[in-house]
Amino acid sequence: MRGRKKKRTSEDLFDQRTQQVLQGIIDNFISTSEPVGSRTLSKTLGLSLSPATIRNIMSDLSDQGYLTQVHTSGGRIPTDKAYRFFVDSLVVADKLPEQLQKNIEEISYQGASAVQDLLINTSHLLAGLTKFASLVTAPKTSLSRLQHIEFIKISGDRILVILVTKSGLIKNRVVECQDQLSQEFLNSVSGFLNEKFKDHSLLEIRKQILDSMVEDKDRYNELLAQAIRLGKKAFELDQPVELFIEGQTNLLMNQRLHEEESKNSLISAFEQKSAIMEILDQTMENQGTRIFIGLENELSGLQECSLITACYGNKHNMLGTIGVIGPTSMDYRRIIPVVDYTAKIVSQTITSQSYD
Amino acid sequence: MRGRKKKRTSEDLFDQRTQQVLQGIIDNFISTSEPVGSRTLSKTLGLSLSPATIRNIMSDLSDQGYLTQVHTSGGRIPTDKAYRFFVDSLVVADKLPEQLQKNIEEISYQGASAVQDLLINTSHLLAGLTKFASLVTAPKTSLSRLQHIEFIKISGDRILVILVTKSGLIKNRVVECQDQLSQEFLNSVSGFLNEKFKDHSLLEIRKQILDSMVEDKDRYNELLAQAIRLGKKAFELDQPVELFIEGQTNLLMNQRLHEEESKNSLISAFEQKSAIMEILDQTMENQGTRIFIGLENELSGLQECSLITACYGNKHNMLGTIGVIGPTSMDYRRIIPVVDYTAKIVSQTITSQSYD
DNA sequence: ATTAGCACTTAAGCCTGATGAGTGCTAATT
DNA sequence: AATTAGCACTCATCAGGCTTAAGTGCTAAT
Repeated sequence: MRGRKKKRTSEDLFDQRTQQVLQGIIDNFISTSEPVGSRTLSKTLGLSLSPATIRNIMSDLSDQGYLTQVHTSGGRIPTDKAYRFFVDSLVVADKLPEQLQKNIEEISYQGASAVQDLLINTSHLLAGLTKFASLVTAPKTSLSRLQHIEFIKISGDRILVILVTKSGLIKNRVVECQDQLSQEFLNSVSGFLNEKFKDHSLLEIRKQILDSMVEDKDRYNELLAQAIRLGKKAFELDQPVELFIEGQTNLLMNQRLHEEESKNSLISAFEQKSAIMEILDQTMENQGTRIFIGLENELSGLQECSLITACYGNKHNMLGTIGVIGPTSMDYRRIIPVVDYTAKIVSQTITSQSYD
Repeated sequence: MRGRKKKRTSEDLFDQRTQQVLQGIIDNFISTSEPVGSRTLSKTLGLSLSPATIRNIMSDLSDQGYLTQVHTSGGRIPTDKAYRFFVDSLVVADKLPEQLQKNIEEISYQGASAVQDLLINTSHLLAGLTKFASLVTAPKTSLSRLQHIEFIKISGDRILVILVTKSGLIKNRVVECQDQLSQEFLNSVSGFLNEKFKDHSLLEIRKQILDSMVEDKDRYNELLAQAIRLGKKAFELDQPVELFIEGQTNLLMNQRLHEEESKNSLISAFEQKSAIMEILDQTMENQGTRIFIGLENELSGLQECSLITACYGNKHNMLGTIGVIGPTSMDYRRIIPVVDYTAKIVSQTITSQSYD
């Protein structure tokens, strides 16, 4: 009973011709963003097949969920499933044109003396090259390890805290302090903290400082007490969201997203920065480029878009993620390598700038 | 010959009733963004005037360039000139609702320990409150005066330069340096620079350093030589554009800007950051709120919008500008006080954070 | 000076029919 | 058994025609 008939419907590995037709439809739709019909396809496709034959194939593809019709007549468009198939069958990404490679490599020059600048450049670049929206997350401050801390007295009661992490992040924070502390004293405090905590993660340091508040509360020692007090302020959690988004306007102006409603939900998706962060953080679990097509996106506003991400890091571990959000009918063959190569360059640059 | 007839056409100070009609049309259009006709106005307006009379008045107003018609029938809409009149006749701005005042005051809390954070908060706030696009310029680094400079050695050949200005700006820059310099030596260099240049503007300092390169090139002195070398790198011009823009998407989604073309030119206007900077810089010449309506804007993409600006600063001088870009038919009565009060709060906060 | 009345204008909504691109099915062809 | 031609059918899009509603300008009456 099952054997014969199911063979066709249940397995997704269809014959080569069917595959070529699907390929053709996707290609066509990606470049024109018009529904494609059997006639057109018969002409466009290299295979000499009559429209009728193609109709049959298309019908099969519809049954299997690779195509839908916007209206009864009027051609078919690929579904998310089709894009997924298409993307999965792109075994090896296209080689990037040299000019593009050069463009990307420039992000590490333009005054990117600090990691933050590099990331801003990157988000700029991605938005510009793809004409979509770009996402870039900064390395998690609290997971970074301490390279250096310094206190600078800048006025009577204000102290500038500078925190440099191994990953190359530089953080400033101004804290107020009632006690009049001399710069010399601050130097010994920072000396103490540097010695004690160098190479520890900020998270860990914060924990230890909170602990030692209890532990050491008896045997008072001025230096220690102030070190703990200042350290507590210095290592306070900072804003959890460090996400650069650029090119939202690109996306809104994109021809392929015309429905007012989907634009609005896209905007509100962008406003949920912490939700986006979470998604991007998850991509760091396994290295390499990841692609989320349409409904595969958890965030509802993005379900008419595709998200392409890649993470960057140094030899030891992944630090952050870069990504692009565009219409599901984007030109994956072009976009994927761009994201890929950009992540590679960011990794290289960051490695050369970090202090491990 | 001239006397009689011209009296009406040449002078713009029309009688009270005419003014009330114009007022009514503007109010109506601001709240509905539909062209307003004589019938509607006759009902809306308190004055018991028949539509016919109002038609006559409207006709006069059209002749004088205060109203136009989108099409022959279908009501009239105010011109830029009408808005200008309207805005000018707003002698005193509305009082801000208390809730709004509180919202605005919050910008100085949310972790705005540094001036940059304050400005980012501000641009966020303005975009959120107005639902338009917000502009905020940072104080010009090169005009700020030096409060403190510090060098921190963070690895063999990398030195972190920290620059704090009197206006409260904090700038980081990483410079590379071939010579192996000890932290102690760096401390004496920064001590030297601090002493010599405190309270000088960065522009001036840069100039002096470049000069002294010549002047002092004979009598070599290690400290001096390195101070000049490092100082040169530290005080290099940084990116001239320090402009925060937010809420572009608000503006693009705004119902009142529907023409695809005007959206596109708006986007390209936003991309000319340096042109925007220039306009904003000009507003600093004379203090107070300034309003540019429609074609009064020099930047072509903004000619269907109005720009409202106000500058902030401390007691000595103006430091930067904040502003809002919205449709010409925005609710000026609401927006102007928001911009105004925000500038006031920014000024206060910055004054309390700066070191004069 | 104000207003009523009237002819005129025009965008928008609605119906209509024609067009064209596309489909599914069946029967003929290879 | 696979492919194709033929055909009836579907449906979005467009243009034309018609109506409606809101508005205008002008003139004559108040």
